[in-house]
Amino acid sequence: MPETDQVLDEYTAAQVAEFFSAFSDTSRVRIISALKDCEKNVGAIAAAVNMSESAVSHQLRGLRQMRLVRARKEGRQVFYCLDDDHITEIFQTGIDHITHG
Amino acid sequence: MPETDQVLDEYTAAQVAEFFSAFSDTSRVRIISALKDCEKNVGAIAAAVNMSESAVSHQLRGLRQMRLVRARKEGRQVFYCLDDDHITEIFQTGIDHITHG
DNA sequence: TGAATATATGAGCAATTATTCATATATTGG
DNA sequence: CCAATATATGAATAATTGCTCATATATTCA
Repeated sequence: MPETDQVLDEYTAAQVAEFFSAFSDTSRVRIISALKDCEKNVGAIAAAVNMSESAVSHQLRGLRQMRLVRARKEGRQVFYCLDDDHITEIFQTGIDHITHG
Repeated sequence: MPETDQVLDEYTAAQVAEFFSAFSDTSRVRIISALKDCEKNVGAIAAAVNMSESAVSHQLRGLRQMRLVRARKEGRQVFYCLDDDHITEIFQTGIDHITHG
């Protein structure tokens, strides 16, 4: 059946925008890329992306709230990983769009 | 072969971030959704998303610069459409992520 | 040519955002 | 219990962004 020729309602559009905005900042993109293959704790992420642990922690909070990453506490460390394969896939699609045509 | 455990370099990360940022604003998401199935001129887009033509024009400039949309001039009207199927696909993936789990 | 229409653009402003710095909380080992 | 370590958080600030309003450009038609 043909789609109705209507724009996305405000509410859904806002949710979609919020979701994509997770990938819309250089620091967050690098944090996400650091988590692509394996989980890392905050210190390791900060070292990998060369940011302060505080800045990374702030960003991770946002990513957690958007359910892009999951946290696992182990002693005094917190290990983060991408929430699911869907996230990884969308992220990779963006990279592909940039790197290959 | 295994991926090197390295984060995306700043430059590429910035490009990826800029690309995703096209979809990171409610107004832009609605504009893009208005163009999903057919090209529209600026006035029609503005009417569809209920924004001023000026605001739409400003956003379209950004989307043009990021090559998310293409413009086709016809008389005094300018018709916009999404640049290619890849854009449509990525956008749809975001919508799917929100609407179905 | 001159009025009307469609779009684009620049300046200015309000809102949002990403960082830093200081401090708080939680966990471990001595 | 105390010091050390890992992470989180709040306030403040600087930078970015999206809009409006006024104006400019381009095109058509009378």
